Amino acid sequence: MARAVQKRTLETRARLIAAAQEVIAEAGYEAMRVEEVVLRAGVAKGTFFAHFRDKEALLELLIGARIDSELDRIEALPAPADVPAIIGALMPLVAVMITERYVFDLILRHSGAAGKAEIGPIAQTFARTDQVLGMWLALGPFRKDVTPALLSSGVQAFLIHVIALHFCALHQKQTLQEMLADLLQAWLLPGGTGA
Amino acid sequence: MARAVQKRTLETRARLIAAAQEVIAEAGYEAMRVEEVVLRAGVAKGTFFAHFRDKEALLELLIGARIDSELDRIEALPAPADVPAIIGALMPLVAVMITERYVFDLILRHSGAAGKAEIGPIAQTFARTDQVLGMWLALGPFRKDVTPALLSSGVQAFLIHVIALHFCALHQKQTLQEMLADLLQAWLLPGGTGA
DNA sequence: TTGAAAAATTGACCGCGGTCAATAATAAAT
DNA sequence: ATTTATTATTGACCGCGGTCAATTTTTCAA
Repeated sequence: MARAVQKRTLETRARLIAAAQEVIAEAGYEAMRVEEVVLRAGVAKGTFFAHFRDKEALLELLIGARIDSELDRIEALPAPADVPAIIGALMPLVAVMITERYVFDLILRHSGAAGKAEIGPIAQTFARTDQVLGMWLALGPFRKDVTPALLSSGVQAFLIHVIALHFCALHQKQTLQEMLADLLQAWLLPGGTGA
Repeated sequence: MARAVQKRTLETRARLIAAAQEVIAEAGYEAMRVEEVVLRAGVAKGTFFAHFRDKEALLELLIGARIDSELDRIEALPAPADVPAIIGALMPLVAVMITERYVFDLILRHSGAAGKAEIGPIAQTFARTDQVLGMWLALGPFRKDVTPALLSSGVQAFLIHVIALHFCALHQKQTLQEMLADLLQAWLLPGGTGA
């Protein structure tokens, strides 16, 4: 039978997380250095890796939490009446994902539970996004000829797509919102009132 | 006035590329080490970086070339009659992109010309995919209520999406093809003959 | 042919993520 | 209180991508 976690362990872990958040607040996610974090937390380098599999595991945790809080918000929203309502609801989530190019890349890299290991925090938010969007979109006045699951899957694909274009040197004719609006209109309301 | 490129330079570059391809053929893209490449090419480490900005610049070159040859093939294809025809045409391209998880991540990371620098080889293939698909899809019997550009943009988004799902520990109920078929059917022929 | 500018190559060196055998701190058993 | 088993922490060390001042090779003009 496994022993209970030591209080010391929790403190160390909390100090590491706090130190990381401090560094990130000052210099951004990409600039975070494990050596800087352990220095501020007052522990040895090895301790970091006793608490987190690797550097990205900690970043996943922090970023995953931010995404989850956005999903909490979306989940509590009333039924969307149209595409602009959807975009309004999704933009804060987009804002989190585009805080840094590095963050977006990291999210993509972990969106599918790399390798065989357990499902990481970010992969979980992706699965949850699928569910939340599925439920939420089903409430709105959108096409019914396809399953809600397929509908939300498509929305997720477009979300990633427009963010990728946002970071692209080409494709600067339209804003992220405009591009997303066009895609969602065509996806959710084919042959509908939209342009 | 700049001097002409030395023959020696071209030879060195060719040897580096050949050595890299050799290593990749043996151990895969992710396992490629710059030190191994320069060893086989018989040059010093610094020489590598005199020829390529960084390790990924060389990988971009090699992968970009493979993608481009797939686009050449697609470009020469007759008009697609239906969704299965599209999938048949796209699967070899997908096959290139899923050779390794690492390759897919690298492709995504460079799909949008990271930073301000010039458009890299992979970013170019993405722009080209957009064009090629736009032209090609416009030849087929698909929805005409949206622009060909929007249509191909959506197809590209779905392509990336299903590959991401392919690498996902979750979502293993459907194969990549099935998922892509459902999405494309709903996207290209809304309310059409498909399920 | 020779001298000098330009270009290519070299390899010691650095930064940083990650490892691991040794050590210290803690909890349970006697 | 003392021993023992477990867990947490340490820091020297490694691998590998990338840098840069010094050196060699090439080109071209006089």
